[in-house]
Amino acid sequence: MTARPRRRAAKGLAAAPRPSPLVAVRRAPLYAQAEEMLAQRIAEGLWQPGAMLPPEPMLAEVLGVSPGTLRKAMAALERRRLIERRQGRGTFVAAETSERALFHFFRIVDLEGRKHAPTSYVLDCRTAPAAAEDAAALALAEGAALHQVRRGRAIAGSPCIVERIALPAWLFPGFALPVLREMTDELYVLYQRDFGITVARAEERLSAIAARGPDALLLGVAEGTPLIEIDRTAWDLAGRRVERRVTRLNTAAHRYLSALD
Amino acid sequence: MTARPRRRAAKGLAAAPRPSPLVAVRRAPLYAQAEEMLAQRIAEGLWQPGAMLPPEPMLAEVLGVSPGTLRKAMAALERRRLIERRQGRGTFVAAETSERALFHFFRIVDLEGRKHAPTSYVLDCRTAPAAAEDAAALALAEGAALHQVRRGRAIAGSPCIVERIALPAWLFPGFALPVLREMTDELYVLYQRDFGITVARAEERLSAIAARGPDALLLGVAEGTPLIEIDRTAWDLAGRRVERRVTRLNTAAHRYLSALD
DNA sequence: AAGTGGTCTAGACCACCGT
DNA sequence: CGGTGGTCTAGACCACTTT
Repeated sequence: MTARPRRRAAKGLAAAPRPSPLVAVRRAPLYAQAEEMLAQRIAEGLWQPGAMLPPEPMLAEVLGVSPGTLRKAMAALERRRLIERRQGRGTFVAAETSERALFHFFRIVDLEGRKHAPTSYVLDCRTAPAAAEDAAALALAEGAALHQVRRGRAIAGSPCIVERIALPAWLFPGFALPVLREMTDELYVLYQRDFGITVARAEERLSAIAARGPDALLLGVAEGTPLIEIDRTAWDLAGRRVERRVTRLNTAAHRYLSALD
Repeated sequence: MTARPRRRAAKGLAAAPRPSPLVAVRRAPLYAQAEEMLAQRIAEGLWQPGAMLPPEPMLAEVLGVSPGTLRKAMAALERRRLIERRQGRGTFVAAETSERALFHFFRIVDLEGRKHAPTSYVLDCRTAPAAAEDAAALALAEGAALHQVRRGRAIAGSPCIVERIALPAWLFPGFALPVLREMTDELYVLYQRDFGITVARAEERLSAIAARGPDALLLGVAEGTPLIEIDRTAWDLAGRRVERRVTRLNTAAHRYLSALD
């Protein structure tokens, strides 16, 4: 005999708005509510990167949903790369690693399409008021304090990248050269480890420019050589703009790779 | 009393290889087998683009899986954009539309980040043997017949794109100017409608070049102006290379937009 | 052996769409 | 109204990892 399932009191997970019969305000499905609730706890840092989450039956119980519904939420979080599930081990909050950062946030390849980890050298690091353009990109007031880094990067020994990075100072207290010295590559690992900021998403706008002055010198190309300029804005898990990065790439021996699917 | 579920005879969906106890050859999960089987039928054209699929219970029955498992496969196919499910209506094989193509395969935006549908004008259309570079990009023998199109495109009235498109002639029998005339924009809609070829995936490699000769003229820029060159290869549902497209973009008023997440 | 996530099933009921 | 996909639940069993 199949037990009549107790009718869920249409309560939703939190204070979900009651569906009005006349307007089309549909309450989100339970699995979506569970997903967002877990995502928020991760964004808040309730569970630190690398930490193990409670077992699924317990999470289901806490959230008041069935195991199947909870699993649907977990699958979505895994697709969003917020968690990693490993059979027999448990579920863990995703931690940024060089490999992850390289895979997801680095799009530069050699002419054969292969990806290599770049090496970096800092040229300059200071804290200064935001110029209008940086302020706009980071949705800050003009003049807000920004940590600003200039660095060059080389791939397989050949310098092909110069970039300028701007960070809201209030999000990265104590950010300075010494912090950078110990790990100048894969900054996103450093952001997470030292400042608790996980980059979740970024957007890049590309244009073609001509190499000028110091950039031409650093890249070892003639004045006027065409370069790709990549203007990136990055958001953290909570949806805050946390970085603006302007990268200039010499495409003599490298390409910017973009997958469309 | 809960009926003891009849043990599935470990048969898999087709002739799935038996798992050997010593080597790590795991048979794919049922839902993955179902997904691939359905994907293959769609790629083969058993169900045409826009056609309605059989109802889920029937598909589950045909494939010999439970409704829940079938739904998991369908959800994956929907994420891959091979099908579209509409509550109360049914499930349909995804059909290419201008909007879809624009959304998924067009990455060029104006300085405010807005996307506009471009207009196109064909400059040249002929069938000729493949040059080495095109042959390599399309994995064809050098000298294989290619349909080749050159066209300009304008966004919001200003010409900012010139591109060259190469198609394996054997995949597009009868492709010629007249075919193009009736729909010169959103070629992927045409590929699907007139040649049964659905572009499923593409890859773009970007470099910076200097505008030269006719390109500079068409784009209305000075010789040497930096442009972005986009070298795209496109694959169809069956994984065949079906198009190579080399696009040159004037980035004075436009950007190439790339989302990382 | 104990504990974890992974797979698969079965079925009730809801929401939407067309007739 | 009948048919479709969408949500949610419940539970058995499998596979993997650690102790």
